Amino acid sequence: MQSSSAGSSRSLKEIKADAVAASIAESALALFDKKGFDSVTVDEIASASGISRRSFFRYFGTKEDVVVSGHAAFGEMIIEMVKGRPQEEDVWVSLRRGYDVLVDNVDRDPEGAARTMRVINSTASLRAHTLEKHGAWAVGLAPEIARRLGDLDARRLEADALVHASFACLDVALAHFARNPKARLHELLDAAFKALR
Amino acid sequence: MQSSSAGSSRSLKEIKADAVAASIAESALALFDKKGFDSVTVDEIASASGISRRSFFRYFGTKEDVVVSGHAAFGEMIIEMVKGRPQEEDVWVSLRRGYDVLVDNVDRDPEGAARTMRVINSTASLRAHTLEKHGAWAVGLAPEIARRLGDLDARRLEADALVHASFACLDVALAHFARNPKARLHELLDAAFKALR
DNA sequence: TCCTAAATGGCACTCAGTGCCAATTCGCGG
DNA sequence: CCGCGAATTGGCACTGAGTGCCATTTAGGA
Repeated sequence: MQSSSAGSSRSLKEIKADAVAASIAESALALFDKKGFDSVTVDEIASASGISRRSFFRYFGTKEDVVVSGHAAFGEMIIEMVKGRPQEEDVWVSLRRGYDVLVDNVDRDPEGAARTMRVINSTASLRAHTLEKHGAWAVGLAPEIARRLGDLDARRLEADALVHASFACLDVALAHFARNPKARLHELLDAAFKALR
Repeated sequence: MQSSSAGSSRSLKEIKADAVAASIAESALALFDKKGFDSVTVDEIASASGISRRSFFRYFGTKEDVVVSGHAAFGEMIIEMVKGRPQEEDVWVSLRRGYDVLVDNVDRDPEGAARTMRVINSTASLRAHTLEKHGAWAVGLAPEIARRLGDLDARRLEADALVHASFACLDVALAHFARNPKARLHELLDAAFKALR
């Protein structure tokens, strides 16, 4: 999927490599969705993608990465979005706005997003991995929130609680969305955020 | 560790098995704390415990279970505690009181709890596993909270958000406790809960 | 003491993940 | 169009977690 950070020159090699990775991910996701993540072996994915097992692990460090690595860039994007919000804005609102980058992405391809969520939510290790990734994003986000709260050490815990709770809202909203893809994610998120205020 | 559910007769066998498991866990935790979870093999744990590799997997289904399975019972205990709170009590307060069973357990052996938290917090897969377990507990807890909120379907998301956010507070408080074991966990938890109200 | 059932250990297997090296492919200058 | 060098790929062998199967040992009760 997309992963541009320096928006200028992508060598032909990189473009091709990304295309191959996307193609592998597509085959793999389809298999996962049909048979379940755990009962698909890397060998299966490799032969379904027309590559060797060894090459699979060059494109994706782990089997889980096929499902998860596409979202890696969102952490930074959410943090940047929150940093760009007005300083005097209520931090809870700023956090909510940060997740708009995710909402927009889901809205761009609801069926694909729903399939990915289906795979993640039906596999304990993937749920765990996703939660832990959100925790890592939260660590990156907390200093910004702490700064707005006054940056006293006493506010550190408060900032952590707010940030992690906001990710809890995101996870809840995404879980509801996965069970009912015709719901609008942004409305679910708004409702979850409202519940804590 | 303790795992009594039917509070009556524990056969001698079971008592002995629990003791063996506790002894294995002690050796393993010491190794994990010294060398890091990932660089300790099951073979090492087995020989350090004077058992075979195969027997290790009879006591613990996975290497992670050595660290994590001791807390399995707390999920049910937290749910029972919350169910036992007065019906008219504010749900946020009821949730906070539920975690007292964890706080009490930590207070009973602060050094041991800190060591376990150290091991968990320094290993991504264990952090992930713990988060996912809390998520599973949240699923068990949500119906009770939804019931108190009026049980309308519209309240389902709200209940989920509250429950998951309360676990986020718990995780934040535990993380702070792991970094600073001289802090009082119940105060950290109170502060985290207060931050969301 | 003996007999049975559970606990244990050993072995071989699957699968994820990794290091190493040989073969292949591909871009590029001549 | 040819060939050179670098990057990509694939094969192979290895480690480590986890599991099924079976033989052996242990331990408890008649």
